[in-house]
Amino acid sequence: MIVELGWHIGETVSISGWVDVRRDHGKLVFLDIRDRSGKAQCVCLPQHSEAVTIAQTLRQEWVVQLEGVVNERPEKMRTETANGNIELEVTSITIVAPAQELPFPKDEKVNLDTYLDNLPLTLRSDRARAIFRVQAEITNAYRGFLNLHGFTEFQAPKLIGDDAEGGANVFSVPYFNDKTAHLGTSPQFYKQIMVGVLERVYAVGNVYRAEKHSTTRHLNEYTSMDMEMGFIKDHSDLMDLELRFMHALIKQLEMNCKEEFALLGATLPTAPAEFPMMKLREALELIYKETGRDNRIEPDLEPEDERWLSEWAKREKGSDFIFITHYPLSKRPMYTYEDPDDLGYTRSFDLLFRGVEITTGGQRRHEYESLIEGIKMKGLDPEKFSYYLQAFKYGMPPHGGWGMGLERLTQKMLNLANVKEATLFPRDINRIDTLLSDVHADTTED
RNA sequence: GCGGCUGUAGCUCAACGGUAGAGCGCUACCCUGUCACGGUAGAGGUCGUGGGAUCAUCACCCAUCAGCCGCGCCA
Repeated sequence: MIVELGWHIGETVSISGWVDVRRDHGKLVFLDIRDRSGKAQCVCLPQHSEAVTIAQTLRQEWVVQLEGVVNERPEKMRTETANGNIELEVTSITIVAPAQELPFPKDEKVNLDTYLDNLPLTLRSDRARAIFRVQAEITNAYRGFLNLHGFTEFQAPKLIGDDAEGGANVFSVPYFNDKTAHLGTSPQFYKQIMVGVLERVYAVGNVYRAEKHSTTRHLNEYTSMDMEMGFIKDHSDLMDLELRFMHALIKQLEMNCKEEFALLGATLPTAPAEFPMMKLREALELIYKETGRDNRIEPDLEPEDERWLSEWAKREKGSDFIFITHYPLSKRPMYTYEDPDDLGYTRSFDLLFRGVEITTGGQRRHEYESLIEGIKMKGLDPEKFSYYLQAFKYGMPPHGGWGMGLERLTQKMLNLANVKEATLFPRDINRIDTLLSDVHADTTED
């Protein structure tokens, strides 16, 4: 690995990778070579004239294999960057695979549209590679944290038989004989069923929303980090667990993703020992009192409210996070648990992070009769939920869980302008691998 | 679906009622220490599309398409 070259000073080594940059000085040529681990400067000197000749033909993204000697750089020519103290004196170059001319330099800042149409290339940029290494670290941290707390990961189905909840904008899959299937908008029912099986479960997987939204925080396909746990006192157990997860995540990112954060100019969140927390009604009252904007009769927060509350939490409580609790029963799904101490309102919460809602969670109705009541209250037919309802017939503990948007969390963690930058291959109303079909069209013409 | 903004070279952008320019990239040549190397020269554009006003427009007007941003909905 290129990152380890510093351990081999004086040795003859062979490395493989991509040409990141070529700097041709005529009689000597510098190459920055990149592999999965990092980059190193390689220098082709006149005494290895064959290497110089080949080096002059190389261009960005050519795949090469180099042989040479690892030298310590002369004092004046060292840099502060990784491998800045060494360089590879190249003795021979093998071209493994040439690359066609790039439409633009790999690390050039381009418009989002151009970026998305050229993902196979633009994802190779330092910036994109950093973003998705951080994202992988987030899912690692999520799994590590929940595993440590006795949770079991499971795979939720994505093809769902009935759109039982109704009204949601779902993608239809007209394949199955007896009825139309849908792409799952959430693993909700399955993770609740799994509480009866394994008590503490989680799933990391794609969910699908057929909504024609065009914003910097919405996707038609996103990754939901779900979890559900049995034997909770109320929703505060969940909020407490999420608080501890955020602390663990920040610590892990600080340890493993320093370079990525530096490269992206991002700063780790400030997360106090306790996150600020208030009921929705209190939040709307606060907004009214402080700004005069009166949304007090609204059952939910507007994006502007979410941004304002986040700024308030940062300013007044030194926190990038704030919990909002007790959404009205009318606003939440039929399985949400009503707070007996605050009738008409639910034991539910959202977590706002840097201006955006990244989590919705809450306690669920676990008693069979209560769930039937909830379904009827929403004007839905319990008969249609009979499959799901079996779990509640056969004994279900008090339980609850959350869904956390991976891309939104990544976006806000790294202060990215658009959630699509935190998605490898984002799907929206206008875009499903546009370039893939273009390429296909070209090849069939030939 | 509604509102706002944008569309000029491969990429990022500028200019101007008299038919276009920069930086980067690309090509050739020069360059023994650069690290976004530097230098000289060069190629590359029917100004998103259609219509209209004007002696004349890429520039003004209308339509249309595409994209971005905001809103509804939500993670």
